[in-house]
Amino acid sequence: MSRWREAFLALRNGVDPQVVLRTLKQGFDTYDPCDTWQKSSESGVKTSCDTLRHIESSPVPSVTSVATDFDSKTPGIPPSVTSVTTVKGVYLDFETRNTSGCNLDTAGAWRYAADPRTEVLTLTYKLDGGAHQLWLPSLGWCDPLASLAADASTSFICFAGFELAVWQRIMVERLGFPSIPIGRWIDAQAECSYFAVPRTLGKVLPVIGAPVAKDEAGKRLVRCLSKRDRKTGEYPEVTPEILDRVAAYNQIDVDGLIAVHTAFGSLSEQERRVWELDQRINQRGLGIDVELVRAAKRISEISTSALLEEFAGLTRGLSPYQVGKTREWLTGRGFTLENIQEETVQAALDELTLPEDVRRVLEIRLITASTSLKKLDAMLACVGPDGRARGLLRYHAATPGRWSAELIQPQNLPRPTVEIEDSEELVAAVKTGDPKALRRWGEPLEVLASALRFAVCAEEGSLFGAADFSAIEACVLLALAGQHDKCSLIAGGVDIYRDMAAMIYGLDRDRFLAIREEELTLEQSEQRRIGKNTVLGCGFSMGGLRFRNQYLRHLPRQEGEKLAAGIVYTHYRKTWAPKVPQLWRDLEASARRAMLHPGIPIKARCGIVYTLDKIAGLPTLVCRLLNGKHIHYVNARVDANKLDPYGNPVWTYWAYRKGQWREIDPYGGQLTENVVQALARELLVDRMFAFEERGYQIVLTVHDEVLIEHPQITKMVMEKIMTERPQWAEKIGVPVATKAWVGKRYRK
DNA sequence: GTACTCTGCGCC
DNA sequence: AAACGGCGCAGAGTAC
Repeated sequence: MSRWREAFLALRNGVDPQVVLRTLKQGFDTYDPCDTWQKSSESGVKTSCDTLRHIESSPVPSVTSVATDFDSKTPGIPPSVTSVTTVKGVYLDFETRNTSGCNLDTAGAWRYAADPRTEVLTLTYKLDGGAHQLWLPSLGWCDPLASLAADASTSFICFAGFELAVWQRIMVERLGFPSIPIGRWIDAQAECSYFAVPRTLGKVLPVIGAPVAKDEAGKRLVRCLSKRDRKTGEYPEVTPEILDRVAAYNQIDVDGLIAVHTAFGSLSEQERRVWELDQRINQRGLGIDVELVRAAKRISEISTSALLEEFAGLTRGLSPYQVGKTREWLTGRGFTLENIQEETVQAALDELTLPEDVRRVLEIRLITASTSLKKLDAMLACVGPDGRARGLLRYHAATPGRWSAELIQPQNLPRPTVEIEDSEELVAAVKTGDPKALRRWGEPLEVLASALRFAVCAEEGSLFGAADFSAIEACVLLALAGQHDKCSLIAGGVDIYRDMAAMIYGLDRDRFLAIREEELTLEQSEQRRIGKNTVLGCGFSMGGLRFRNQYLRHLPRQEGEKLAAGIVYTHYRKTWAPKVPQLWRDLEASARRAMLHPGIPIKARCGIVYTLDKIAGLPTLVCRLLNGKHIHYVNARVDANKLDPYGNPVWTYWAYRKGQWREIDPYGGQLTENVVQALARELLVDRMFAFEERGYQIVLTVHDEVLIEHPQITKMVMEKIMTERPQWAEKIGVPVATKAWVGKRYRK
């Protein structure tokens, strides 16, 4: 029996609620008093809730939908028992608050919903064609809600994964409502992601021209309820008036949700499967070694505070994070740096003769610049009572369909920069909590960052299996472009980076290829590095200037520019992969033709099809991939007044970039990159299904890498499953090579 | 106070 | 004939 169920029964049997709550909290305290929360609740004390009084009296925005039924005693529509083929939809949205400082933004929906001090304020739900229904926690377990949840033919439609978490952790585990399997949930936010429109309700509604707008005042009110009053230090009391206002806000959110789902409709069958997989992964969670994280945090704090103090002493009170002011200080000491990026600072340390204080300031900036160790706080904030962090992945967050990640953001854990022979030895050293224990590996903060991945840990009795595709984007690109000679090289196990380098530097190709990896001279390694950058970087129409800036900064400017121009324009485009520029033109011309002929599918030579369609009333260029998957370019319009330098009509679309909904000018290289990235994602998704079907549970995906957790996984099984490829990839000849490892802790 | 932009950094 | 990659996060600074 779960702790919640126990508490629920205790309450029903008349046990003092305070006692029950204390018991529950104790259960949590044993695993995690959550030091980070203490901080956030303290800052909550300082937060003003003065606005509360404003908001209470602020008018409720007009509601467009007419039907309103807030009388919970009115019987709802009885659940369908006659037909399972009639699928009903229930739209629903929770408003909640937390009174312990647990922050939804940092804890994530799953940790937040599991917190004993998270409470439901209101739940508004609405059946297709029916009236809004209000459920309040005071009603407890009740019909028709419970019957709807139990009814296999009823879908629950929500916005984002939040409702799934609250339903499971609170409605099911605390109140005894029936659990709703993933297959019966529909997430309108996933639809937004798939169709590449903004992912927040407030932002997407105006984009689709919905007659509903987000109730911003209501949103602020609900947020206020989770913050302590600045003066009294107490959480606000939820008065009947406030509850009414929250319910009104809640209802408007449901209307917004309906507008979004009605506009976009459901995901395709194919993507629906991917979303369900996404939810399984997110609910499963990723194991975190909390003991390791705690110890690492201690070391990090000791080491960092000493460095910050030293820095402040040298600079009259500055912090190394104050970029502008640190640069000013450096200028004052006679050293003007164009920026204080790692590379610039490192170069200054290497090349200039510096006074001791300037040198030390730059050194400290280098050590403290990485914010990777903030992930320790992120881990503690979102890890659940069972030591697993949930809700880390965001389905289809990038236009081509890749996942992104949040909270811990496990997709950008630093790669180790110090040499680690035995991970368990290092883990043990970190667990001492003493910076000195790390000295044998290097600078403590650098060692910690290098050990960060080890905090991701398989559960007792289980192992991680990981596998990734080697240079998958280059492989897909070359295959799609029909550059078969290079695909054959890859398939034959040739190091194409060296093949490329041999061409650039005019080396004896066969002899260069024959050298064993560990016998490459420094110069030869450098040549291979440039070859690698060329193969991976030039595929999407990068120009010579950018190539020089990105990869050849260490050379004198003129020499670098000359070499870059030769590499990009002559070696790569003309000789090594001449079919690739043809692919850019192919896709760009096809997309443009589709834009000029609405509704007519235009097939590029590579088999990709573009069609200008209407989605949610918005002109959308739909790109159909080789397996039927779509990429969407929303608000796609031809700009009648403009021609590009070659006399072609120009078109634009809109996308969410850098936190803003903005106009984008597409070009061939970018369209190619989207298609290639999307196809690489399809290859990975295909393998993810293969792992799951064979009973290997996926816990993380990182673009070209998959991590599974299983008691008996082996490297051989990982490689065997990972190497298979779908028919379409077989057909165009995508070479697939994979590397795998098995172990207790996550690593690179 | 909140929202946004900028710089910087990490991964692919 | 061909250019600007993506993602999230932290912290500082600015505007409202």
